[in-house]
Amino acid sequence: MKAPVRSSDAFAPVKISSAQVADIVTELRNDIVTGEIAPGAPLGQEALAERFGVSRMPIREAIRHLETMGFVNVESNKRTHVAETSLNDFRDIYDMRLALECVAIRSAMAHLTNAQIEAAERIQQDIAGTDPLSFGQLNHAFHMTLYRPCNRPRLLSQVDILFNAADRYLCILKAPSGMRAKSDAEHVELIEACRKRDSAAAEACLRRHIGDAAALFEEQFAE
Amino acid sequence: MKAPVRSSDAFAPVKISSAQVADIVTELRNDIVTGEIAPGAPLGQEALAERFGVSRMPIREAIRHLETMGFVNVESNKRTHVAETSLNDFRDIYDMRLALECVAIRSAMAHLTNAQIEAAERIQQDIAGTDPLSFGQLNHAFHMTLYRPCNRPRLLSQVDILFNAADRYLCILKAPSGMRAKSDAEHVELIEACRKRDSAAAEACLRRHIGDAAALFEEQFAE
DNA sequence: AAAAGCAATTTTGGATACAAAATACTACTT
DNA sequence: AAGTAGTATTTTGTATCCAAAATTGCTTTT
Repeated sequence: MKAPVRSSDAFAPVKISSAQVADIVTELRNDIVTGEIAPGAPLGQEALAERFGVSRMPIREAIRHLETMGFVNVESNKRTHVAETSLNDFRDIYDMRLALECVAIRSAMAHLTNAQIEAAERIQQDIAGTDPLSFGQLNHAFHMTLYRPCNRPRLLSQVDILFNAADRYLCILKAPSGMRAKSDAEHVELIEACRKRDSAAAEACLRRHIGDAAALFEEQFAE
Repeated sequence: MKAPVRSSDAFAPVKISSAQVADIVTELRNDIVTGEIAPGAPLGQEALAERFGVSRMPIREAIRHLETMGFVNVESNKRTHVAETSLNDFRDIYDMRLALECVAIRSAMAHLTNAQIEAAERIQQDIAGTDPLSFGQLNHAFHMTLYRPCNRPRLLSQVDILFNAADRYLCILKAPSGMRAKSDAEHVELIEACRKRDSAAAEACLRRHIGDAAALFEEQFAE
């Protein structure tokens, strides 16, 4: 399948109380990431309840989850609003990604099996030929495949949240030309470092990979 | 006041829907941190509702917040349990603290005012003479005072969560003798670096401060 | 006509009630 | 006596209902 349809819990960095809530979270997340629900837009519980054909209760639960992912702002007794996008938020996300993913790859390295590296490689082969829309999803999957063996639940959960958060900006900003080629090359380089179990090389590669991507995207904010 | 009583929202790294829920979160958090509610213990909604004299609804809300803080594990349709403590979890927390707090101090440095540095200094003076119980709280406040100006909501929220998580282990493990003196000295050193607006020195100091503390505490796990 | 105060409406937080899932218990089989 | 299947109980998830807070709109005043 060329454009992978994510399972309902694919976007749930934290455990979700029910499958129904998980579906609502996924759908709202997608609407926010694509911009279908604009930044700053109010999210009325009643309206959402009608849209999904449920009571307000699962909606409230879903909104809570969206809050921990940073997609909405909740204030006591007030309407919740979709979080605004900003250069500052973008930097927040990428500063954290840089710091945490370097820890993740280093911690994972010792436990990384050949099978896992090959799995990442297969995802990268899919990335190479795919459209920009699927890129975000596959890129996310590629990185998580390499980080998952680190066996650090908190770290993985947070990195997952940050990837989700970054998706908003991948939708808003168009990738500069040549960026995809650079990214692909760095993924190959990263896999190579993993194959040699070279933590330092992998971390250095990742640092450039994320840091350069952030710098390139930041230029788009000028537009 | 020597043993500071924290306001209800002091332990809320994320916005909380109501003051009532905030109180419940705070009280449960304290019970979990001190071990009064043991790791692995089940948290029945009905029982908690009766304990706090409210319905199950605010309890569910509180549990959701405790989950994002990593204090409980929630599974669909199953009872929630207090998260277990482990060496692995401890490393998870401290690896993240090390990575994120270094980013925080560097980002904050440019915006740090003299007044804020002095505020941190005053907290440090309180730390110097206080009992081990208050140490965790004041240490938390000291660090956050220096990080807050970084203007990175996600980063600050996560660091706050990690301090809360670390508190569990400060309660479980007894600090090795001489550790407090070392910590105090490093705090003074950190303030000095901030006064000179020396990012590199501050980050280096912080790296040692957190890394050494983690190493010393890890030894306690052997016991 | 603009601003401020007040009332009506909307919207959220919490309580109660019900349905579905999980757990515990019992009785039965081997 | 140990294990298993089936039932009863407990516990969670969702819906509905009520109260409190916030937002909106209008009226009144200057």
